[in-house]
Amino acid sequence: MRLGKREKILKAAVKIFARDGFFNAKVEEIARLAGVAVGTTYLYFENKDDLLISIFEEEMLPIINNMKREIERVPTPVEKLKAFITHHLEMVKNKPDMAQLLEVELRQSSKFIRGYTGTKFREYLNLISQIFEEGQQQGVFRHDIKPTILKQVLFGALDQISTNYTLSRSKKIDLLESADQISRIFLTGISTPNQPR
Amino acid sequence: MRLGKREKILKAAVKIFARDGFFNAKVEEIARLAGVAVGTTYLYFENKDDLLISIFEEEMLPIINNMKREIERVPTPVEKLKAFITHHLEMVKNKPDMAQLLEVELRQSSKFIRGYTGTKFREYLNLISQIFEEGQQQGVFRHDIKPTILKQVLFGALDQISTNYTLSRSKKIDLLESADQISRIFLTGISTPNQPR
Amino acid sequence: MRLGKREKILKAAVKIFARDGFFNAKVEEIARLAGVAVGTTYLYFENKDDLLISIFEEEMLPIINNMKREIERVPTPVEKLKAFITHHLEMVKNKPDMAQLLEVELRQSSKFIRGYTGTKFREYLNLISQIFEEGQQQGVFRHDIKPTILKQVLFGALDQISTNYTLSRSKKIDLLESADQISRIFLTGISTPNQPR
Amino acid sequence: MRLGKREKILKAAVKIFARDGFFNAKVEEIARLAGVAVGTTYLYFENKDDLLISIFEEEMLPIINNMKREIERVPTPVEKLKAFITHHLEMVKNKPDMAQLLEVELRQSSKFIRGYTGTKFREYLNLISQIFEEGQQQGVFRHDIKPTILKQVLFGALDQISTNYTLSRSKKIDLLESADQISRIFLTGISTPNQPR
DNA sequence: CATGAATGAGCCTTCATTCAT
DNA sequence: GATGAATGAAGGCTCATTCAT
Repeated sequence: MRLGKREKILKAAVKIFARDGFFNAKVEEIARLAGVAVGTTYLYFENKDDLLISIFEEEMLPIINNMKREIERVPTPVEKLKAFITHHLEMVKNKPDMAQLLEVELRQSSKFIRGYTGTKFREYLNLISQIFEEGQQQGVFRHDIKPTILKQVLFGALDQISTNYTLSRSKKIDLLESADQISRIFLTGISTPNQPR
Repeated sequence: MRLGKREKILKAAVKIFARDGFFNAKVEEIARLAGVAVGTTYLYFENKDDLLISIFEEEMLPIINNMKREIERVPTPVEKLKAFITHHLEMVKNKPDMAQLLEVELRQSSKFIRGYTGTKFREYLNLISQIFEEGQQQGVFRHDIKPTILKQVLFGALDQISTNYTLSRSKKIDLLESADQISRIFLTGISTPNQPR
Repeated sequence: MRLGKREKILKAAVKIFARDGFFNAKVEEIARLAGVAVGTTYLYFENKDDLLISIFEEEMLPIINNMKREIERVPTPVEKLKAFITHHLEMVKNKPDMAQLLEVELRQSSKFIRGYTGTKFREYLNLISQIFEEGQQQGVFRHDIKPTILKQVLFGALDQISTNYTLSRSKKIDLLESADQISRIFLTGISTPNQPR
Repeated sequence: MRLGKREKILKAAVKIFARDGFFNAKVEEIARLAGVAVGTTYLYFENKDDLLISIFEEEMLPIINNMKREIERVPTPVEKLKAFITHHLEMVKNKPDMAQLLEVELRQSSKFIRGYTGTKFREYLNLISQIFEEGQQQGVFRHDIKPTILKQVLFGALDQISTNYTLSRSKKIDLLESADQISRIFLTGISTPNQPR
């Protein structure tokens, strides 16, 4: 894995932020893990805040793109939603550091880091509402549920399952089973009656 | 409102932690808001961590008790679940400081504050699974959904809606409508087919 | 000498700033010399800049008052001006640290420390122009010299002599002789012709 | 203006040092303004200190030579002294950056930059004492004033006027008038009685 | 010669915690 | 119990200087 300095620092920051939390994380340690000097960090990022925000914005990109690809693999809104749920939790399993950052720190940051708006995160959330709206237009999803609420509700559900998984040291929780259960609840919950599932 | 010093400090801490976040919050400011000297804080609490944990443990008590009361007001599991959802979001509206603390800081703390286990929070979550199990036993809720997963999923949904509300400055989001939508999704999603709702 | 903490820090700062210069001076060392912890410095002063400005403003007060007293000791403008010159250089001799600060750092600060205007310093300078104006009114000093220029010129002369003295390690320069010479030059230079001196 | 790299760096340093002060000035910014890479600066100068000292030593040369030329234009010591005063202040007006450096930073440096002796500066000062001694020998200047003191006193006077001018943003101060006033004071002050002026 | 990315020592400042009163 | 002045460890960030290219 041949990475540029910037990329190495970003990866290191993900690890350290996830392990220690943003406020406990030391820039020096991020630099050490990245194999660069402290000062180098400041060549690529304005400050510690910028480092976190950059993670959110830049690491979200491949995540969003991957998710889009997964969704487009399957034709129907129902399958797309299942795919979203499954793929989200797979990602949590495969990239636990990044997942934890998104779960824990994104919330902090939205509120406490000056001027952070979380554009990419909203884009991710909107994938859900887009699928849902498509399903509503096709008549497979209920019209008495608002897409903006549904996206929050489904994401929140996934996120809580993720948090619980991430915080458990044993990692014995079966995320695939959780994905299946969430799919069942939501697809039943949001589908129009008499839809074959 | 005649409060003891300890209680005054606790209340002040809730406000400051919610406003500034745990790490940005200054003990001195909590003391000032509580109308006591900094040193006094350390007479009642071991340290800053202890202050946060005490909030979680002690402030959760009335919340849990209130919730229990609300749930017991209504007879059926379906109504109990609706009550849970509605009451939770009402609380968010009425105690936004406490709500925010639970949303944002509880996550941090679970991981970063040494030796915190979040007993009371688990107790709160279990209220959901208890209702759900009761419903399963009565045959109104599906048996292919695990209570331990359902409780996470529903709480996560509520929590995300709350977070979104708390972070929005305008507070124009209608939490009652959200409660209604969540109820619809979940009750349809978890009920056994052909149940009258 | 029983001093409050604030006063002790101020005195220590004068010494360290004079010895090392503002930029080379370390707050930690000032604190050490003052016999307090670093943090204590920040209880009494906003920051390093404030420390320097406070010196200028507060230490100038007794200096100005002493000077006023010296001036009022003697009746005529000629004698007052002599007194100013002599007393200024005596002060340089007795308080070399403070003198150096005023010579070297005041110039820096006027330009580089945000929002510093040097009120007290201007007040000091004005003592000269006041004496001079008094002499002009009495007809003993020439009217073709502007007081605002004279005050700069005389102060500059004294200051350069002081700087030279302060920078010389041996301190073999006779400041009293210098005072005498300066008096001669200036009193001849600014007096109206045919004045007995 | 076709300049070698070294010269370009030196000119840039004068500007930046004057604008920001020695300690606030960044080598990188000097290099940028000079249009070279940071590293290049270190090919021509040992370090930041050396840069400042080189300015003093090398930029003083043409200044001294110019001044000598101006002085030699006129025959008598009295006129020479007037010429010195006028030309010095003209220079301040025409080269404000260099003037400021000499005023403010030279003082700092004399004390805080290891091993700096200010040879060229002393040479400049000595121009004054030489004129004065010449006048003494010709009987036009008083013998009870020491040349070494007079040079300090006159330079100090000029320097304070300069500083005041340099620090004033408006630059509305009339330096020519100041030159005239200084000449009047000093020539009267140092001349032997009954000299025609 | 020239470059400029990389280095890392160093310093100001903050703030949780203590303790003499 | 209550106070709040004092403490000092700790960390983010800067910038003069180096060196591989």
